[in-house]
Amino acid sequence: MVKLARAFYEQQDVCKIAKSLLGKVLVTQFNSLRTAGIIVETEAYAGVTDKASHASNGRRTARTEIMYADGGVAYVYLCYGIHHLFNVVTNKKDVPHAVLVRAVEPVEGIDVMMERTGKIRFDHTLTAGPGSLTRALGINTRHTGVVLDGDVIWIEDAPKIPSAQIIAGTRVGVAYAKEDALLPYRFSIRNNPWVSKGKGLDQIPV
DNA sequence: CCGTCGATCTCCT
DNA sequence: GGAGATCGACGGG
Repeated sequence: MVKLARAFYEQQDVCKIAKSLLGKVLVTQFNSLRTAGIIVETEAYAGVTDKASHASNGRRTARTEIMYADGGVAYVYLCYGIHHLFNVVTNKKDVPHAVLVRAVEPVEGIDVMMERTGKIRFDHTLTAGPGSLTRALGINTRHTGVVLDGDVIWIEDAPKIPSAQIIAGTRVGVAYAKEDALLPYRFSIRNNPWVSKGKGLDQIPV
């Protein structure tokens, strides 16, 4: 398996990257404990011009500073004080684009994921939803800034998912972003059972 | 099946 | 002080 290289994340079209990431494999390895899942749902956040982005209007805080780094590092932030949400920073330095990974299909280390989450049943709730997949994969805010071409968190290449198998919709939980809440920046693999049930996903062909 | 609510960090008003 | 790129427990229908 080939790790996605820096150049992949430095691409300028964040929606194209969000779609390209579908089908690829997100891997974490901590102290030889390896867990991995196929990315089945993503959302694009288009930087300073996107009212739903943490970097909207050029906003810069200690938390969001990493979004301004060159593409290919992790941005993990705490949501609602509890959930750790994993994003990949994209585009060039000072262009704060990012892709939120919203759901994965478990493929490796499932026993470890069950232990980390305390789940009894093996079903989609293990890794469907941005806060759930980080718990299963062991990702937390300490991983902000981790390089994605390293050996702790990375994404392995896989054949491109055909456009006909991708659906787009509006992003979840961004009503406050007004007109930008209507942008079709959420992408998922059609009919994949591991996609989250979050509201907002219209069945729009890409 | 569905609505409500608590958890409790970061940032803005 | 309040809301948020959320989730799961709980109670009612």
